[in-house]
Amino acid sequence: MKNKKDENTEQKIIDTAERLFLEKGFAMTSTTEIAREVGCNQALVHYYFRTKEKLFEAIFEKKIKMFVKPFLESKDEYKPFEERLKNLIENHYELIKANPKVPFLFLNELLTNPVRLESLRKKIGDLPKMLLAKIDEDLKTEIKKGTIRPMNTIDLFISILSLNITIFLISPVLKNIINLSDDELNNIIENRKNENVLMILRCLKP
Amino acid sequence: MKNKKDENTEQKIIDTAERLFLEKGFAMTSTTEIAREVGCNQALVHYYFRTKEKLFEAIFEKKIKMFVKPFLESKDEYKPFEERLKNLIENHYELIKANPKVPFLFLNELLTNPVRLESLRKKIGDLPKMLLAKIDEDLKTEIKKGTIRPMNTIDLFISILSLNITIFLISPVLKNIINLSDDELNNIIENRKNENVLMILRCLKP
DNA sequence: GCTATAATTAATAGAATTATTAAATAATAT
DNA sequence: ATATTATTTAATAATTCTATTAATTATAGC
Repeated sequence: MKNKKDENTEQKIIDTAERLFLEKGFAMTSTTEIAREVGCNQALVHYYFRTKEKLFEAIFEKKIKMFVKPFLESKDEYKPFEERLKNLIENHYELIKANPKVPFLFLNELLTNPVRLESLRKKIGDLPKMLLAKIDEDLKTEIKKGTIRPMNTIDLFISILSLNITIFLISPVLKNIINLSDDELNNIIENRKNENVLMILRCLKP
Repeated sequence: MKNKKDENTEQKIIDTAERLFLEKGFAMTSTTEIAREVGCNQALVHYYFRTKEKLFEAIFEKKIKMFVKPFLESKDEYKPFEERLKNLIENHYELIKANPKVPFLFLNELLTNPVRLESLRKKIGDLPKMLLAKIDEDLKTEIKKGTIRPMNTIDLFISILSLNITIFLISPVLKNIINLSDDELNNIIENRKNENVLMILRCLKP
């Protein structure tokens, strides 16, 4: 019977690599360091994953899926647009809150490594465009009804993304520079979900 | 008389290093690569700057100053709060627009290197706190007057920062994934300044 | 117990990187 | 013209990192 402490070394390598990649990015994390933290020989990392790149990709892809999946499950609730939007923002926010370091990982790796960006594009294809088109439909309908002011879907999308990710991107810096306690930071994070919803809904008003 | 083409090698090294650091970050840029792009011997980079770290710090500090300076010049215009806030947002946006890769540099280096974060904190001290306190005063006055709704200064600050930086952080990814043309992206960027001002001012309303 | 397979390690090749040093070349001043 | 100083290069030490290989130890099946 496997002890929790003595679990699968392969899994331990994945977990440790994930933690380190999230903390310091791909370039700043060495397989040597991963092995050291796991407490195994460095060759073992390569035994299971052949290359550092493949190990990273396994983790990266997992995270991509985690962030794409919720947007595919179109719970086409027959609720008013505003309510659906509110849910979307809140769910997105909670997803990031549960994985606060992922936005930086995405940003860092997609910006510094063109290959990774290209492979992502190939993988997800025009899924983003389709999702945007779907919101666009709703938006146009509402605009015609006059319930919201004229605006581009892409702008709405950027606004939501901006508000939702940035607090998590900057929080370690903020905490240090403004000298925030854990509690203060948590309060801010707790408060921002509502703040973001409020801002988006207000900015839609005609 | 110095030819433009044949300018100062030291300056060429700084310029090239700056470009590469902004593009790929500190870790992914080697002094060998800088030298290759400059067209000089790799030892020359170390001759002028001793270490890669010192070269980076020179550039990093320049960028920090560039982004801190405008907020120190308190043009205490005797204009209404809303107008001053509008100016603040717009100036901040334009500053980033003129240096679109700097936000990522800051984020990347401050998040992946604790030493850099600590040294920044020591350098700027409680300047951020003081600037926040200053806005806080104004804000409290306006809230008392009832011209804006009750809200924390820090939340306002985060909202502005979120809206202003994110488009520049994500634009290379956005361009690729949504398949935007340069013109389309420029339009979005052009439009966002107003969008951001609008959102912030609206969210302040009681 | 014996054998086959899986997991793990030690050793190391090979490449890249930072940094230094000594020598060579160019520029400047006297 | 020569001495002095600044710039540049070639060579290389020292380190780190990825990846591979061969050998060793552990595990499971029969």
